[in-house]
This record gives sequence, C-alpha cells and structure tokens, in this order.
Amino acid sequence: MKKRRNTQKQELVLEILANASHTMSAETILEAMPIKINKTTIYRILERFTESGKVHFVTGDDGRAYYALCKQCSSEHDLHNHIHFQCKYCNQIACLPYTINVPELENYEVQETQFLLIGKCKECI
Amino acid sequence: MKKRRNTQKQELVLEILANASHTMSAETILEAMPIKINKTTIYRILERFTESGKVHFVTGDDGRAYYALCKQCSSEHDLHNHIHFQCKYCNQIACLPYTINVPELENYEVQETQFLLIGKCKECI
DNA sequence: GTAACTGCAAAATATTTGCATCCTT
DNA sequence: AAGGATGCAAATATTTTGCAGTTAC
Repeated sequence: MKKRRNTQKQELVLEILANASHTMSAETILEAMPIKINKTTIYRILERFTESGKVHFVTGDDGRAYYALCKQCSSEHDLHNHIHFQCKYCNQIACLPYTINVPELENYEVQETQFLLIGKCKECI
Repeated sequence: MKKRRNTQKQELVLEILANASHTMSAETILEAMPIKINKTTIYRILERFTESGKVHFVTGDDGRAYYALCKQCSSEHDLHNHIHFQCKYCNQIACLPYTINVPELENYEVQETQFLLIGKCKECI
C-alpha cells in the first residue's frame, strides 16, 4: 500500500464532506472549496478516499457519482449498506439511517452495495 | 399520453432484452441488433419503454445505465425493488429474485428504487 | 532526494439535442 | 395527412489520462 501524505486540499475535502447534510458530487465539492483547486485533483482525492474506505459514493440515476463521508458506516471497508435517497426534484442525495440486510447469496461474493431510493423529498412535496 | 406506434426496431429491442440473461447497456443492445440501427434510436426506444414501465434500468457504479425487461416485476410502474448484482470482474449486471422491503419513510415519497450489490460473481470467483 | 500530490490540457465515454426525413396509422 | 419514429451530426457532461511541475516527508 502506498504511503499517503497530508495535504491541505485533502483535509478540506474531508471537512466539506463532514459538514455536508447530503452527499456531494465532485462538482459541488469544487464549488464549496474556499481555495482554488483543480477538478482533476478532487477526483483523485475522492478516488483515494474511496479506496481507503474513508468515503463512499452512490451513483445517482443520472449516472453521476455522489460522495459522502462514512460517518455512519460502522467501519472502514464495510459494505456501506445503508439506504440513500435521491430526490428527482431538487436532485439531492441523502444517506438515510436505515441499513439493508444483504441476503446470503451462494453464487455471489458481495463487496459493496448501493441502495438508492428515488422519489420526492419532504422539501419538494 | 402520446399514442405509440409499432416498429420493428422497438420489437427487436424488446426481444433482445427478453432473451438476455443479464441487464444490457445501450451499447450491448446495439451490438446484439441483427439489423442496422442508430444508437440514438436505441436510447430513445429505451427511454420510451422506461417511461411506460416495460423496462427498468439500474445505474452501475461505472455510471452507465443497464436495462432489463420487467419480467419479474409484478406490475408495470412498480418500484422494481429487486436486487441487482454487478460483477466487478466481468462487469455483468444481473437481476436477482430477491426483493427488498422498502421501509416506510415519513419525509420521503419513494417512486423507484435501485438496489445494487457489487462484487464477484460465481463465474469469476 | 524521492515519491506523492497537483494542475493543465487533452482524451475518452455516455448520453442528449436539433433537425431533416421516413414511415405507421 | 399527421405525428410518431429514425438517422446523422453536433453538443453536453462527467470522468480519466498523460505529463510536467510542486511539495510533503
């Protein structure tokens, strides 16, 4: 495993995700950045964090990746098996405190999960 | 609602999906087509079928849309709340005969679901 | 000093849109 | 004949890659 270094930009990404009430796309994180940063860098930071398990992401039905800090995930590298909710109207995706029990499957070895509910959130109802 | 017309190309898309053992991307459907067809047309056919509920799709963690005929879905326009499994190695996505009970949520109105397990399938283990 | 991190430009990929033409009803 | 379906080209949008320059350790 590669030896990671601490940088301000990485810390800022973590901080932004920590304060977020919803999952964030790379674009949104960029906009929330207090300092100048390249979008490619954000993608690479997120890639590293996802790999190490600090962060997880869901793919919205729009095909975009939405990232969240794994606060509610019990441990790093776990299944991230909680539900996400995507509102079709405000397009926000939230992590919900509901965990799905993954069924035992003979023919499949589950490594990650993405549970997404799609509909209308309370702000948009 | 628009009055739909019957065309050979639409029928072929349905037929291909009906015979598929896994979900298919627009690209894969194109490759399976016995006749010449434009990719845009495939996207538009899939869009119409998704809208009418004949077909559903899951978004893989690669951000691509994978389509399937709603054979196992109880009715058109239902939640499509069964599990899908994406193999990271052969990149196939299958519909599994397991349904997830969607929890009652006060603040959200669920219209669709996308349940995706990611890992390794039996062929790749 | 070395390898990790970042920035910039360009490439790759998937999907959408506009518009003209074709074809089902 | 009317309007839905299709094809082609171009536009959008997101994410990835290559490479050079910078910085943490």
